[in-house]
Amino acid sequence: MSGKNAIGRRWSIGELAQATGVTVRALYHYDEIGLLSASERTVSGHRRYTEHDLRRLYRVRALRALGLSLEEVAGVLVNSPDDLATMRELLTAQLRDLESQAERIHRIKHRVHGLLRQLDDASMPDPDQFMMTLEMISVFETYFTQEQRDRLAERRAELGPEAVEAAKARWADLVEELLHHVRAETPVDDPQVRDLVSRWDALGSAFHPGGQQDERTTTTARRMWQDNTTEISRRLPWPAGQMAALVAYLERVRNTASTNREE
Amino acid sequence: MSGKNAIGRRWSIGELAQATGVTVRALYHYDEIGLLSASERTVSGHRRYTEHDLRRLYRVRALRALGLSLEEVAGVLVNSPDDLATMRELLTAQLRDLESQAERIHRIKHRVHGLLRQLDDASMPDPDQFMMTLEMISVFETYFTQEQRDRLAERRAELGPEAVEAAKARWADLVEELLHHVRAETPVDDPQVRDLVSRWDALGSAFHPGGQQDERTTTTARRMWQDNTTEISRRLPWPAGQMAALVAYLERVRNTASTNREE
DNA sequence: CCTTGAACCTCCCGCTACGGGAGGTTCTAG
DNA sequence: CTAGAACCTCCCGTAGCGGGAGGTTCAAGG
Repeated sequence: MSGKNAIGRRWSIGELAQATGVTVRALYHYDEIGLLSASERTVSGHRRYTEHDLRRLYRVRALRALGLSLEEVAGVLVNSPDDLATMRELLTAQLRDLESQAERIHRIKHRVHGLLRQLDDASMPDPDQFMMTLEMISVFETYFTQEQRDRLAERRAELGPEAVEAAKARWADLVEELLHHVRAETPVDDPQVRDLVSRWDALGSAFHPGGQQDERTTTTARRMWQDNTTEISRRLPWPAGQMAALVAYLERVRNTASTNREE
Repeated sequence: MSGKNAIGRRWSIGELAQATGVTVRALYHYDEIGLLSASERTVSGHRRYTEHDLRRLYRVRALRALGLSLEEVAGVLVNSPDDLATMRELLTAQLRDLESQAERIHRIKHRVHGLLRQLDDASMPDPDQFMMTLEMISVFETYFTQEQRDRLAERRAELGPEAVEAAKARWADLVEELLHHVRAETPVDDPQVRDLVSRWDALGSAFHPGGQQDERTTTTARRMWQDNTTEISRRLPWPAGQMAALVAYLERVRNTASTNREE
């Protein structure tokens, strides 16, 4: 009654593949990289796998299924007869890695979901509009780090959607008023203009989380504005040229103000 | 005041890389595969990217950040001037893909967590013991499909841990009793033996979800037992030879029983 | 004993999305 | 005019195999 489980049982590469559910090609590969070689060969060169090999293959498969690389698997299988500490370190690291992957996937899912909602919401909006949304996402990601974006999103969530809409409306008013001054070439040290600009900045700051990083985030936002005025203007109801002039005007006002303060 | 945002602005490959946060090498690559080529070249052959190219690159980056392949990105950027339907299909498919990835990650996390608990629990258990756990995971995955494993896990959760322990204890008793009969060479049609075997099978069935697949799962489990008696025995307190004999004995009892019924 | 089809052998090219280097040309600031 | 930075093209490498070419060996049947 010692059929399939006899101690001296040998497997050909095809039989081993069948028994463990890996492909023959994968076994060749494991042999090539020295992860798992047949302990014996027939005189003609055919691989004969022993039960020891079978067990090793099972371990390889199990560790692979945890998302480890073949190199990592080889590493722990070399040391691990008595080295479970290495194993634990590896698994701990792997767990951390999996968690960051899960987080990433979660974020992407959230974003894809949002884009799909935009596509369905307006029932096929303007393709250009959608493309510009994509571009702005990219611009945003280029200028802000992951954590900055996280904090900004958090802040928006805190404020709530209606507060965000209200801010947009107030901001639109500010744009109109300031464009008026730009056209009128109001001097940059005009107190009324200064007041408008400080309200503009306050409005922006409301979306930045307070704290030390606030400064960096604000600076970054301003730089993004200056570098990409044409891009951003495309999504706004005012012509790019006017917005560019406005941004330059803002900058002049701010510089004058700080110069005055310093003196 | 038309500095960085002038319409006719051109970017060298290095400038474009800097502006968008991609590497120069990646831009060469995008050019090679025809995803994004500079619209112009200088007489000496240096790439000059236009604003159109810049915008395209932003789109590429945004879509890449959603986890799409360069080929998929190229696909939607070719059609999509007026084809948001394709875009929506792609994003929908991507969402599904992300969900299955998240599920997979979740499962692996769960398993790694379990293994780490085993490592910490017994504070460095027998390395061999741990390796055998790995092997059994692999054997299990080889024989059962994902959904079968899911259902088995679900069933175990339903029963609760103490019920599982109780079943193990009862099962150990059955093993002892049956081994006794094996040694005594009790005939396979002995009513007492039959009773033991039917209790054995009932115990196993309790862990299989009811329904049509029950049969398949049970058959698979039995096949796994027969193919891997030595492997499995390593984790049990009885010698492999005895377990092999027991399994063979079980099989004979079952065959006899069914033969009798058929006649 | 011979044949035939399946299984096996080794070598090699392919995939993704670039990284990095070699070896040469061109740009740009001083 | 010169030096160093930036740019050009070509090529090899990655991880984990898939798949094929072209040849040898095995196992079963006639």
